[in-house]
Amino acid sequence: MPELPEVESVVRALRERLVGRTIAGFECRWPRQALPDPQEVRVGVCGRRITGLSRRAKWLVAALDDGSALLVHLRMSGRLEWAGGTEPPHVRAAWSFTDGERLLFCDARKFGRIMHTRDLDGATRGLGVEPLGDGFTPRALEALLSRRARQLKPLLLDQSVVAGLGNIYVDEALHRAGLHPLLRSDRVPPRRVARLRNAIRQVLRQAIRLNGTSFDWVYGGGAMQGRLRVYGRDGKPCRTCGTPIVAIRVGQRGTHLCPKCQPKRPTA
DNA sequence: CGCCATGTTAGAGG
DNA sequence: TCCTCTAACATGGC
Repeated sequence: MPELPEVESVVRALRERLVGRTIAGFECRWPRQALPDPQEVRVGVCGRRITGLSRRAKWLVAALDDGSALLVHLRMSGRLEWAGGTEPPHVRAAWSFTDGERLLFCDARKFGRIMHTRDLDGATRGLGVEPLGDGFTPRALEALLSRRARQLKPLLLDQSVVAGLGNIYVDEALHRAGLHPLLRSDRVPPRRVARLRNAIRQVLRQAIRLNGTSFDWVYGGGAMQGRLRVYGRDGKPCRTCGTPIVAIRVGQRGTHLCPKCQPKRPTA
């Protein structure tokens, strides 16, 4: 379920203990989750030392000492945790290290993916701009929005356009920008584009600072759930104007908005 | 039982 | 070609 802030929080939490270790083994209990397949991943990672841990969009990226990379996508319910004591539920894969440590990949729904590649650039080529990166300027977002005529929310969820946003933070960013999720992307007033860009970065930064959003068994330790303004708050008063938050369906995703702060026809 | 779920993709139809 | 919607993946909580 993690989006960019949750993945970033996982990266930061794992980095110190993971980087520098050498992988001794890889076990995969649900073969479809390993790309291209479990054996290729095993051959690719065994014997390799992890030289760095970073994030690209919602992918965790472990750099290996031969220039290849191990990528993990948590999708809806994936988790990474160190082994110790009794084994947690839903362990789908595990890496063992030369010092005896074990890192577990747990994933109730089995949507997560583990990939080994010698071509990181190629593997991530289809991803759009990093919303916290230097390339995410108001002009860049303006170009992305005006080139298309799509509903604003599905466009922002499209990982090939902006990489890392998910259902929570799109709703939150749109509320902070005062934009309706169904508004056509090429009809966003120019001044609102800059506000949207700033809203996206601000909400992502705040969420990272609070270690992400926790609201069920999947992801713990975050504190952003207490700061959400619309997501999961339907029926509750808008924290800006008091109007009840409304839930609608947009592109098959639950969508939350304030009808007053986010009018269908923005003023300017 | 039915509906919902922090994600992504393939395919159909307009 | 672009856009939208459905189904699918697979499981658990309410």
